[in-house]
Amino acid sequence: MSSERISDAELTIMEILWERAPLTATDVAARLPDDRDWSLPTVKTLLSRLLTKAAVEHRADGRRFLYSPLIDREDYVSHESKRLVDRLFGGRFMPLVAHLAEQEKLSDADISEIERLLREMKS
Amino acid sequence: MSSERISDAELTIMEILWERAPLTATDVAARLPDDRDWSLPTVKTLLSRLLTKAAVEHRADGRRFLYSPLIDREDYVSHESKRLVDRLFGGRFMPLVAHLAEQEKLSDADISEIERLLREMKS
DNA sequence: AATCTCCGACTACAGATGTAGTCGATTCGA
DNA sequence: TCGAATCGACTACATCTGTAGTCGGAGATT
Repeated sequence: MSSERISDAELTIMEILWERAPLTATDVAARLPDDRDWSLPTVKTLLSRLLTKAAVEHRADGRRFLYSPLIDREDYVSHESKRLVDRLFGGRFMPLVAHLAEQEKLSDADISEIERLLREMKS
Repeated sequence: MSSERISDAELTIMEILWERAPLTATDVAARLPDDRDWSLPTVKTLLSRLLTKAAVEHRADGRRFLYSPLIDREDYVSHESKRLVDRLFGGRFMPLVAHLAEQEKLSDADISEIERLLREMKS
């Protein structure tokens, strides 16, 4: 909800918390993906920025904090998708889908899979 | 191509040049959308940043410069779309479609359209 | 109790971004 | 020809972002 943008680095932290929460700062640092080899202070900085952005909350546990996401991944994903679509496709989702479908080399199997999914959706 | 990211403000300039080029800085400023009421110096700053990012080029015309885009809108759109899909959907196309369909961002008509598109691709 | 260790808070700092101002040179209009 | 308008170059500056360091205090260890 909060319209503060979440940066790339911050998103890395959010993904960790979305997968499992609550976690301490140290726990979060331990779960960083391999390509994000950050120091603990860095993780703490990012967590505190996420706190001020109201994207996560923390609860005291002894003298540590346990962090949990405050915003839903689904909501975030929707928000960012909409942002891209607004910026690049005049606000319409279809052109994005069409564009990606054209770009992507989908195998026949992929296509069948998507077709199946769509059929299910069309209820 | 050039992997330098184009910022939001810079994108506004690119859109103007994609629609019509070459243009002088003053021309660009004159074509700003209503919600971007920037001063001429601002436009010039953005143009020069785009120059160093090799996103536009300029050619002297008397004592002015005529600016033209160096990167294709299609390429940019592809790049940014892929970035979104990578960041939020693990690089896979189907989860995006599923997400959009679930959020009801896609109408039944859209879905039929996608199906048609897929059928065509399956050649 | 003295020390060590770990925590959160605060500070740091370079680069990117949004937004604009100044200034010397040039050209155009009178 | 002389001032006015205009141009590009350079400078400015607050905020955000990526990345990390320092420090005082609370707990744990001996």
